[in-house]
Amino acid sequence: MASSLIADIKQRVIGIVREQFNLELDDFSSEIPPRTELGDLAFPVAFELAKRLKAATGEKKNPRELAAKLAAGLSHIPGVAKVEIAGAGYLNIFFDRTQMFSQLVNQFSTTGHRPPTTDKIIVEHTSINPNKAAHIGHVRNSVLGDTVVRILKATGDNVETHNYIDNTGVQVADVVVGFMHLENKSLADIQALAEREVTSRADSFDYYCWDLYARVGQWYEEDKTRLAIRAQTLHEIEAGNNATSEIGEFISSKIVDCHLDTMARLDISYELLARESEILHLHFWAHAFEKLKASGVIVFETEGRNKGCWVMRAEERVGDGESGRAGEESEHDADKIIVRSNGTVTYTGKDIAYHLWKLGKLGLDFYYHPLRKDHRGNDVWITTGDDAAASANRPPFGNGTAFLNVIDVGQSYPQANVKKAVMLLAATEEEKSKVSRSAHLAYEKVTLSADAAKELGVESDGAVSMSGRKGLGVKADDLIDRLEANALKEVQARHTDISEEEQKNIAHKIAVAALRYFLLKYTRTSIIAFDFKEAMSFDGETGPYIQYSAVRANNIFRKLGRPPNDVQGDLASATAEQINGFFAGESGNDLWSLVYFAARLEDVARLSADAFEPTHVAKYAFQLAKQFNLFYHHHHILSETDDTRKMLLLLVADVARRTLEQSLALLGIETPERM
RNA sequence: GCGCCCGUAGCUCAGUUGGAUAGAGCGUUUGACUACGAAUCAAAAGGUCGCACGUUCGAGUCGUGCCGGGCGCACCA
Repeated sequence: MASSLIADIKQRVIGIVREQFNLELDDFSSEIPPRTELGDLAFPVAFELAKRLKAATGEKKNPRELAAKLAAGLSHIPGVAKVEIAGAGYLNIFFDRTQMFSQLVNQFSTTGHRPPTTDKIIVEHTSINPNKAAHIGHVRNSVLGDTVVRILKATGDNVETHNYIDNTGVQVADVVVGFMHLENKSLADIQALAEREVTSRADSFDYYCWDLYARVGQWYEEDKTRLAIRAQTLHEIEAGNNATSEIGEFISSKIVDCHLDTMARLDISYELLARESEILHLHFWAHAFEKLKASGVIVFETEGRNKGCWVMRAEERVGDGESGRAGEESEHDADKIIVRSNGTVTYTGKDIAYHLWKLGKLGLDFYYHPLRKDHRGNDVWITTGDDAAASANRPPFGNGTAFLNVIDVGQSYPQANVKKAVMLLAATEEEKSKVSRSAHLAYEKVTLSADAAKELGVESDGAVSMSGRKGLGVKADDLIDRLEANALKEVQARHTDISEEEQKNIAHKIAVAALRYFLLKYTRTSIIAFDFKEAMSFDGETGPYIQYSAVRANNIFRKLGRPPNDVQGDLASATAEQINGFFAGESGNDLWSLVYFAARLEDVARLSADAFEPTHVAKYAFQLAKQFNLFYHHHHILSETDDTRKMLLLLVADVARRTLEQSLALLGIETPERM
């Protein structure tokens, strides 16, 4: 919230340096001092200045003396209470606590905004192969994507959320093979299986397919010639309009339903499900091919290893130049084949076509119809290749200015090629700069700790990769069930006076908090070794811990008998001297550090949005919760006898409470009324 | 061979564009509840930030070279 103030101070410093030292300073860094006593903002600018002066005049200057000269010129800035020199030459700024606090009390959105824009960023996440139940690794993708969407929206972006459905891929084919060749089931049999009433999670259709998929993998292992059946099945699914593709269509649609149900439990939804079958049948590739050829992004090789292929060439060709051994090709070639010599297109080619559509550059569109309502009551749309089934009044999907793809880090190479091709096709510099915001939001996988693997029946020394092929993994619904059951036990032990329905509702929110925070507390590039004990914990650095501190804050107001927004109006009854006194001294420093930390949500949200890294918000929320708990223990508000002090303590609690709830909301975590 | 990621406390991990005394959770030890509900808090112990040079007033952060681990580099998706 202090960003304009920071910019103001920087301009002043640059002016002083220009006047007194005849030097033109560029932008310089600011930081937050390690302790509240040192101020709210620090500029190490005197160190830089000393270096510049030495370079200009050859004379060595003491940074501390330089800082003093700068400080002298920084008096009387509105919002700044004090400027000090500290350490070896830090210029430390103390904000006007009374003014900032008053602003914060009356400010309701603290996440900040970008300037209004018509730009639209299309975020694709989840994109699970629709052939079996979702596991914890898939959930990492969905939670990351969903949280990035929340943070981007909160900081002012227009976002459209897609979930890509690879309904014509090998993984679907494998389950089709399982039903047709291992179980000799007809479409009607499979439909009966999928739609029967089940009482146990283990009997649900996506769990059934989970096991079947593993059995098919085993079946191929026993006799490799059976892989020919897979190839044939895949071919029929891709072609469409046959008995096999109908089975594939049914299975994948049913599993997509299961996935949507699973994700809804974590408060995750989508605006559009884009299916691969449409990309195939509506001939997206043929259009993209013409554009790529016409623009020279891909070229036809008439000689060499890639003879007969259309390739996208790497910028720097291996073996070029005089010093290199020209003609002798390296073992690996950086050029990417887009169309094979037999005329078929590679996955990267299809993905380029899809991404040209995302940016409105393909000249073709899907047909759409609403698939179902999500848990919030909004329509979830899905693509269709059948214009007769299309809905006329659909939202304006696609035509984004940039895309963001949440896909595991293993896909970095093809993703880089997709972005490269799309950038090469951008027409203007302006468009290029907008498209360049596109990114592959790469994240590392979730593996199983040795303990978790053991619990699932696999002995190992260290972490073990999950494997759908082997049927090894922690299913999302199982984990959520366990979290909810554990949370319910805790809630029941604490709250016997509320209905079972309400208890379950609270337990659900706690379970979601635990799981989402567990997946967000790690940076994207860190491999998560999944451990049941850690993931199921409600203590320490966990979602429920943060919820608990927000609930504590709420409890103060409930006990008080007044809602927070009522208390906010009381601030006017305090004089500036009273508020100054409140924030003075050692105790005042502690109170101020909580308030000042709460004021930083906007900066953190922005940092998180720019880096597409939700963990910054997660870590911030936890630190804020910790600080609030500290405050909670130091100050027993309701027994405070000084009315003004009590009122100000309530307002501090309210600022923390609001910021905690907003931070949690950015993480997709709700704050229960009680817990 | 080339490219990317990781290496920080016993374990799991944070650490803005280089900044002040390297942090947190778990675990261990020891304390604090007839309550704004202890799903909490306080305290202690625990570090050659993989190694070595270099750049800098200043390096966990930047550069180079090693060591160790993971993943890519298909006319697979």
